[in-house]
Amino acid sequence: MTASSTATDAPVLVLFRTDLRVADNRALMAASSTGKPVLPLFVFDQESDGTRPLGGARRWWLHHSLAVLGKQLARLGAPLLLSRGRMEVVVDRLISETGADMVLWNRRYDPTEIAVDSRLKASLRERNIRAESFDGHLLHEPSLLKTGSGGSYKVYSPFWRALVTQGEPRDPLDAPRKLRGGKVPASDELDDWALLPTTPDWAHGLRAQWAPGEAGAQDSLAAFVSGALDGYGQGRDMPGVAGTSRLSPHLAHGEITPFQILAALKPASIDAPSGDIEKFRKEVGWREFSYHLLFQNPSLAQVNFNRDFDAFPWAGNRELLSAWQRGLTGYPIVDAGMRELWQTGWMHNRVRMVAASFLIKHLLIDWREGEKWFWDTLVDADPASNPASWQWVAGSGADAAPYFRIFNPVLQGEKFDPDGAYVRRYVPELAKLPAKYIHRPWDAPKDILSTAGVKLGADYPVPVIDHSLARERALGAYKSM
DNA sequence: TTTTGAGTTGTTCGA
DNA sequence: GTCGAACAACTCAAA
Repeated sequence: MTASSTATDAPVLVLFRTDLRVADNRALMAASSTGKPVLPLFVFDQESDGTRPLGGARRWWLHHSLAVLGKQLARLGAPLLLSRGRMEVVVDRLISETGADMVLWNRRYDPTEIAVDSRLKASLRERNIRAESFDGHLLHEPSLLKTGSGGSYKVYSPFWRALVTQGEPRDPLDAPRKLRGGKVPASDELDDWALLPTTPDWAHGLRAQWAPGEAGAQDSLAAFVSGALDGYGQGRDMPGVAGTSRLSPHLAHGEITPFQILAALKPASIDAPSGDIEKFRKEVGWREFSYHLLFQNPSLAQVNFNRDFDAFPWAGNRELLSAWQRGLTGYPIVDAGMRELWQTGWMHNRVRMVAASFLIKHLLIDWREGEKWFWDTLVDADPASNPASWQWVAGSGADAAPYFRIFNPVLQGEKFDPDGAYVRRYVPELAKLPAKYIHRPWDAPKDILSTAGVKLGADYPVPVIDHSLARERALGAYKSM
């Protein structure tokens, strides 16, 4: 503590991490209501033990979201401090530089992050510095929601019923009107963190699609509630149309909370059919379920939830993995998905399932390879949803897809992208093919191919593996376990 | 303790 | 073209 600070004038530190917002921010609100000077601090911690470095797409998002948050906080009267390093080290340094006697934050739920924050809280309290944490990232506390016999849930439906039975989620908080700033110590420069890609700059597709930051999140929510929510039950499966909320990257960065989302879905205030609303609420519930699973299984991204799968005979072919990553498998719906991911940092959920199933079941490549690729390329890469979903597709996860559910990439394409709009957008070399052949160009007669300007094997690959063969091989592999 | 009902998202085959 | 059954048991959660 500096000699000049008194108890009443000592500032309160508010830690920002995965909660890049000022509204429905309980830690910020609590800090504001103390009447003390508020020092918002973003800690970029890639060093604490067990931390998984942020992927490239999320680094890009983080840069822009921090720029937005910095402006918002400056406008409210308390500029955002940026500091990089181990959480405890950074916080200790700021306490000694500012004389802060209180540290507040919103809880994180990755087990590694829980451990970091628990140690921080204990060490602060030991030194008589007030330390409090708040909810916001999740509707439920994974440590508190239990089955009747005291265990954790492993099946989604009873989990969701239990969550609903907890009662209505709390109302979201407004943003503070004004913050009392304090003396501001030196901050890092955002640009010095080099979060943006330079050589090459691959982010132009991301810039065209996304508006990182709290305002962008609220705009997406409002557009969804007054638009695609009506018909969501059907529209959510059609990658060629804008039928989903596209809130995932905003949620992953805490630019919006599930409390805000559910409040916007109150049936009284909107016209959409209750079935569509319930369907979307349950999707929010899947995110909660994933965190529930991660809390019980800290190694969810590394270890099979069902250990029987440790014996699965993966093939692990680097060339095929690379073809999948680059969107060159020869299956248009898979390739469109993988290219959407590469170009925009996001992939439609229906196509995620098809592309993931293809990697795992057609190519017999370990789901962890896919999980890693998604972690690096998704702007919504989430420590819970990403591994939980990959394990779900693999069949090793909780409440997982049965082994015989092997997506047929042609049928999936024809069913959910019937006119081929999605494939045409992301696989332009096939854009001129008629809908009848857009999902299986290898069946197209020669004259149709040449009219469409497609030479298979030259402009677009022939399938890297035959579907029926792959299916039989996968069924055999699963039976062999 | 035992029982019971249920369990996100599909495909293929044969009638 | 359409429809129902088979694909396989197993584990979970609650009564």
